[in-house]
Amino acid sequence: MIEAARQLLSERGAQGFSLVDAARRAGVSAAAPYRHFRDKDALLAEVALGGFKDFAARQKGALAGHSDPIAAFRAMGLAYLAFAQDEPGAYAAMFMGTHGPLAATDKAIGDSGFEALIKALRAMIGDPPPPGLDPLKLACQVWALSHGVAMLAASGQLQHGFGVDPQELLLEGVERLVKGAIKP
Amino acid sequence: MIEAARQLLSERGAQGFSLVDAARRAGVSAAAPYRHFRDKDALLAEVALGGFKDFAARQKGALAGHSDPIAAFRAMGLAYLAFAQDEPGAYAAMFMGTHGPLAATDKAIGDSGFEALIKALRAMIGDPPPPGLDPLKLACQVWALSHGVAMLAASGQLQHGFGVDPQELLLEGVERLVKGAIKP
DNA sequence: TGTACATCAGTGAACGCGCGTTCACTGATGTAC
DNA sequence: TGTACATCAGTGAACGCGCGTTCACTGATGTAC
Repeated sequence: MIEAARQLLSERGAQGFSLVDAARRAGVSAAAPYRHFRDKDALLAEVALGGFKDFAARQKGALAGHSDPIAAFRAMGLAYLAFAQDEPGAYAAMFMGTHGPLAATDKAIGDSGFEALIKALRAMIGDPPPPGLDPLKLACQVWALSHGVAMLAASGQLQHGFGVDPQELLLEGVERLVKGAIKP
Repeated sequence: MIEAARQLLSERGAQGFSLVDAARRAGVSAAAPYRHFRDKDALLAEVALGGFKDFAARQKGALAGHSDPIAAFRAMGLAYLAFAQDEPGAYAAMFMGTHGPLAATDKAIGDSGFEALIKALRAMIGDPPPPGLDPLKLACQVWALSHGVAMLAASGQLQHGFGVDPQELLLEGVERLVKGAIKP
């Protein structure tokens, strides 16, 4: 059921999504989901929660998979992009409900992915960080760049508009962010 | 009418938007819009078109308003963020229809804003650019970072989650991107 | 100046549709004795 | 082993609703003579 919702979200985007359709996709009647979820929003929240978990796991996996800090950092960037690409449904759900405040659980799990990012960053720039370099801010910049590239790539604007490869763009961009941050 | 649509888009986001509501907001009957637009999508396209025009004008204005290349570049970054903040309705419309390919006019006007960015970049890094530095790619990175910061800021994740100021984050990030690109 | 006509933005009633949700129900599965 | 009962995922019909869109219309404005 959650899987069906994720599929539909991937195909139709956040605004084209309907409970009835998701149920149809899962091969059950429109009333069946109400056995498992209070309402439509609860289903979407569950999809988002699964997304956060999956995302955090991938980020941690990327971090743990490399002993070299730079390689680990690059792997995390690629993992971000890959997640947005592989699971656009979950990704949409995660950033959808966000008009209201995130539920506490979701936030905690989302943060755990972000903390992995900060950890990787700290390993790269040395601890303690150079004076005037706030790891949190740099991490936010990396995050924003990743998010931006993922969104522009998802709508095809980078590839079709400019013939640019998203992965390469992100890796180079992150490298430049870090280099620009530690240089004088 | 277009103004009403823009307002509603701002308040409710892309998925909460309805023609009927927009007409109500404009103080006319639900049928009235059909005098001016073929259907709902045509209205949204018109809002998006207006957004692209406004956006390009702001970018060009920011570029023209400063003789110092660096100041001009910073101003463009701020203009990007300000536009996304002031006109979330138009911004949403611009990036909404984007699942399909953009109409030719929209694309041309959107590009004109992007070209202003490249122009400012070229003035900053010198012409011809240093070897191995593709201005187009750097521009895409700046764009992606701006887009990412704008979206995260719009959903309040930067401010409420981490107490980070979006404007400062963007300016510093862009500076780092450029610095990282021209340094060895 | 006055009359006849064309234009056209807006009206309000109506339509068919898909949606989210409710309800009493069915039927399979597991448990107690 | 067999019978009685509880649990519970799923059914299908029904509801009220807001949506996008159509239609014949009205009434104000502008133009021609």
